[in-house]
Amino acid sequence: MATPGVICLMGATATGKTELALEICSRFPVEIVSVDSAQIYRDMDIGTAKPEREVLEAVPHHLVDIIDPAQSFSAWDFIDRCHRLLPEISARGRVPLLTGGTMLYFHAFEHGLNRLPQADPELRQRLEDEAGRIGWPAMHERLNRVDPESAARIRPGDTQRIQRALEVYELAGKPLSSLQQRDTSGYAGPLHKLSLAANDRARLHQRIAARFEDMLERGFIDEVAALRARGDLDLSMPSMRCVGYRQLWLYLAGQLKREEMIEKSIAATRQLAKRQITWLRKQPAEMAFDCLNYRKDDIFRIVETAISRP
RNA sequence: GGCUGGGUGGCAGAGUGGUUAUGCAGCGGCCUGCAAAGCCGUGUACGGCGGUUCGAUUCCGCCCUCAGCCU
Repeated sequence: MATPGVICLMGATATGKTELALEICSRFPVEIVSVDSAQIYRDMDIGTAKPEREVLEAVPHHLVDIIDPAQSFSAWDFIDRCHRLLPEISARGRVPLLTGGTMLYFHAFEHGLNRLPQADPELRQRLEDEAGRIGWPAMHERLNRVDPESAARIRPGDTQRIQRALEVYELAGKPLSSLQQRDTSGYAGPLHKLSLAANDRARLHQRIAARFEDMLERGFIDEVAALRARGDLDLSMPSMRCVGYRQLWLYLAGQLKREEMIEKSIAATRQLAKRQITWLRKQPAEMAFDCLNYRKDDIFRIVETAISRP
């Protein structure tokens, strides 16, 4: 039996993906698979613009609220979960609707990832400590000795990737660059890719600002205050580095004034959107619709075709 | 009306008689287990008009304007 097809609905933040996905869901036998590196976290609802709880319960959603904010999640984890999840959805006679804005996850899903060693927190800490002693330029130089190819590709200032490349080298005993040379295999079934494009940047910026103000009114600050009150979270964790959470954390810690917090949060969201748009430009969908001006019927027609022709 | 201190790129904020700080935002891009992350690239702006000068954002004059003070 052939691998069933999936529909991808991609788009930058604040383009209205969620709302559209829900409408598709109400008309077609699809189940939503969230492709969102922030909505995976429990207790992070307002700031990640999750659908209302009742909606999450009423409409089939996957990969939302699956881990605790103290944990981390990777692109590998994402496709690993997908590989288990998608057959289940198909078995129910439904079509997966991958919806979200985490473009690396979409990319990894479509094109696959090389088999590389998993992240190792202890080793990362050790590398971090060493970098603290000798400096990241020296770490980059060290990478250059064991894996010149990666060192040439990774910027000396890109500490995150220098760390990862050294981690892979230590864990695998081989350079990252050599492991990346093998072919990867992505999702085997057909992908029907749709995207919501933000053709009017100024309008998108307005929407982003308005949405953030709305989040504050709906209790975003209390949400972050509760997370801080747990005592086991900190700003080094991916969850607390999410757009908005980081800025509110600093605000609650007294390191940002309210006005600064608002301005920086909105700016961070704009920057996120910009990076997402860059991905989208590089990886275009077959059909792109202007998020502010499209006919739902056009989308529905495409969805219908995709479903009838798996 | 007078006095004083200012007017620098979207914003903040240095500085200099010639060699175009810087930060933030914006824009463009990169992206293989943190990705709502991380990183890279990108702007000669000096209130207006004259003058001095080989050369003025920097010096002088006038004007406009802002803030504070005085009458």
